[in-house]
Amino acid sequence: MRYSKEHKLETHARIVKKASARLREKGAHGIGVADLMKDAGLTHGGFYSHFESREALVIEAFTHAMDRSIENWRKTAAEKPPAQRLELIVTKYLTPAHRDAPAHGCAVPSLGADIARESPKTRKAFAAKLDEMIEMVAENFPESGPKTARRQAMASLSTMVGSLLMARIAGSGEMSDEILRAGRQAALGEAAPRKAATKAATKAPVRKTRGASVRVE
Amino acid sequence: MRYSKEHKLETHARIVKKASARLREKGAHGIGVADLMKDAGLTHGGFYSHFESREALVIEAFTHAMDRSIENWRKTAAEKPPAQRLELIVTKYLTPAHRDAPAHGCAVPSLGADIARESPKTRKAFAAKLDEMIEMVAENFPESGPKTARRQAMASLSTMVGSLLMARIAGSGEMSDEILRAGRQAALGEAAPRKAATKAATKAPVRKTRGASVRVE
DNA sequence: TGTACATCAGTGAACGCGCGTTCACTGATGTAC
DNA sequence: TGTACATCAGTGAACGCGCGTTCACTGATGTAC
Repeated sequence: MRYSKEHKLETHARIVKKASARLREKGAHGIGVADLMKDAGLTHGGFYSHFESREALVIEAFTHAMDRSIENWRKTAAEKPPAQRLELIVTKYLTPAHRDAPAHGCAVPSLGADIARESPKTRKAFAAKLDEMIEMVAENFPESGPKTARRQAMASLSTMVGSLLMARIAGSGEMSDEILRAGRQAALGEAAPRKAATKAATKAPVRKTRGASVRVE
Repeated sequence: MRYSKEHKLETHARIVKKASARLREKGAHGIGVADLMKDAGLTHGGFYSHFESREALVIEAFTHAMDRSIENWRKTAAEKPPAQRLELIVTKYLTPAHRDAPAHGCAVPSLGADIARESPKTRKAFAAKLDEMIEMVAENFPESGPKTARRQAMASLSTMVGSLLMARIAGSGEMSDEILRAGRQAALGEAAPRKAATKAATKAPVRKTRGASVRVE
């Protein structure tokens, strides 16, 4: 079989997309090449006509995940006036739905520790995307200067990432929900001189949607 | 060779201690039984007279790490009057030294994501220790009621854990130090109605100590 | 006190297995004539 | 337009390797007599 021009690119993109989900779910070393290819409807033998090595796929997969997160946040932010954007991002991030679906959520809590241990090449690719993510969040502090906005973005992201990680360790019971609530309140409190951290922000809008590639952040 | 009564317990403890460091450094699946035993000065064959399985060692190892963290924080806290304890814990946690030595630091950022993916048994053991850690930190909010103190402890810990994870992704350059600084400020800001988050807390006391089993938090 | 035996922490070879990677091959379709 | 050939994405067997685990064995020392 000889395929049309775009066919290979489409297949490549499909492998990356599926792998991106599975790697977030199982960890950077938690699933093998054969299973990743099977997930994309292929056999393992064809892998090396698409990627130089397994590590190359890992880099593409988390880059994809980070790009999707950033893109998704931009869309989310555009729905609201500037003053409410951070609140929306935080409350969508710290939900039971996001906690329970690492495969379709932010790559930082699920793959961060693994990536920090990878080769400098892989780690730097991740760091660049993290920087992009920080800058995107910093855009939502319009009242601050750029330096302060960046610091506030780092703080909010740290709280979001740490809360989600700890909520996942706690499982899905009351303690886990408690961590999510505390995180939402704190991440918003860091934002402005304590006015966004209202009771309203503390009640999470739990999204019921769940499916193959539904974003949960 | 037949050993004295305590010998086996000592050996067991040594394996756990060494494994605890190596697993934090390399990840929960990043190092094998043979290398873990070698690290304790033994050969792999003897492993199963100490542990039922590799997973059993993983549980003991991170329990050990969490107990050491909690114990260490209690000692740290005892050095200062109550009002300054949280600040001390946070500033000791969010340092370049802790970032660069995962093997001798907090197990939450280094093993959290891995553990959240393990069997319910392993995850629950970790969750129980996380709860202990939260309660320990909550003791440092003496002005708040127990419910509020717990929420504040969760928020501060989330920020600490998230900042350290992100700082490790960023490596060891300016951006990484920036994340640590932002995290220190935010974790303290969450504490009291913004009074602890002073400029003083923002300058990190970088500890130069480094060695085989030196605590870095 | 001296001797024979039992104990059991630790050794190192071996096991089955799944991994990442390689490679000869397939066969549908684009291209040359 | 019809036919022969070239292409190359994808297949599936095979590779060397390291993993977790098992097991027969070792040998220093505690215990029984």
